[in-house]
Amino acid sequence: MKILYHPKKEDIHLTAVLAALSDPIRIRLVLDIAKSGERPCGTFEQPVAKSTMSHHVRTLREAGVLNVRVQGTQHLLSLRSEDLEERFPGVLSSILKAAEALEREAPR
Amino acid sequence: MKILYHPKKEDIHLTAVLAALSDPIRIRLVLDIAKSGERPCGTFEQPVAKSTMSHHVRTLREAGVLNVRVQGTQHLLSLRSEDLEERFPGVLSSILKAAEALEREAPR
DNA sequence: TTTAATGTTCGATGATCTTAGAACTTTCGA
DNA sequence: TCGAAAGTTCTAAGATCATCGAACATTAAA
Repeated sequence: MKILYHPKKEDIHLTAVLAALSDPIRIRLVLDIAKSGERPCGTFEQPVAKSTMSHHVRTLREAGVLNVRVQGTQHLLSLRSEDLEERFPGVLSSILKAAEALEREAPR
Repeated sequence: MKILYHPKKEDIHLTAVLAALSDPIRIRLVLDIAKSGERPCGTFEQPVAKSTMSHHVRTLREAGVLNVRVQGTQHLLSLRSEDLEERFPGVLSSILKAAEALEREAPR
């Protein structure tokens, strides 16, 4: 069984989090997880190949944004909301609120 | 006199703001301006060439983070805090707070 | 024990980004 | 008028990034 690297809370870098969230596909992914809760990798309707999705998930995980839990063949994704909130209060929540508002403006 | 492009408030994109702030040099620049107020381009002690600085300032301006005001040969930089706060409430302020906290942890 | 499902990893390919130096533009002072 | 000051623009190099398809690994189910 593969062990997936997750940075410790103290090792999460602000610039890495911002970079991770600055990609349109990744922020949509994060927003979806924020709304629906923990959820397997394959259930996201994104216009990208499986390998590309894997790359984005990895980017988010290594930045400390996502937690990835393996269950059978599935990888369950969840937000590290608490860790992020403690480390950078208000950052994730305000970004998610802004992204949500934008999605209401221009849905899909 | 050159006219510098600044996006209208409604045209500021969240991902562009996050990308602009995800660079270490740029977020330090923004943090300095947040602390000291409006300030000419040349007064920042960054370990980069003048042309590189110019590129970063442009990136921040075109993302909607900075306002650039020309006065003689100087370019005065200020944060578009109000516009950003209205468009993405809490985002800039929480990021700045986090960046400030980090700077206290590891100064320079 | 196959087979299907779910992802990862490995190249490879464009695209974009960061950086710097050189040349240029504009403005202000001497 | 001439020169210094403050930036910008251009060009180029190297790095990183997003993307895909193909091959692979692991697990669950038939």
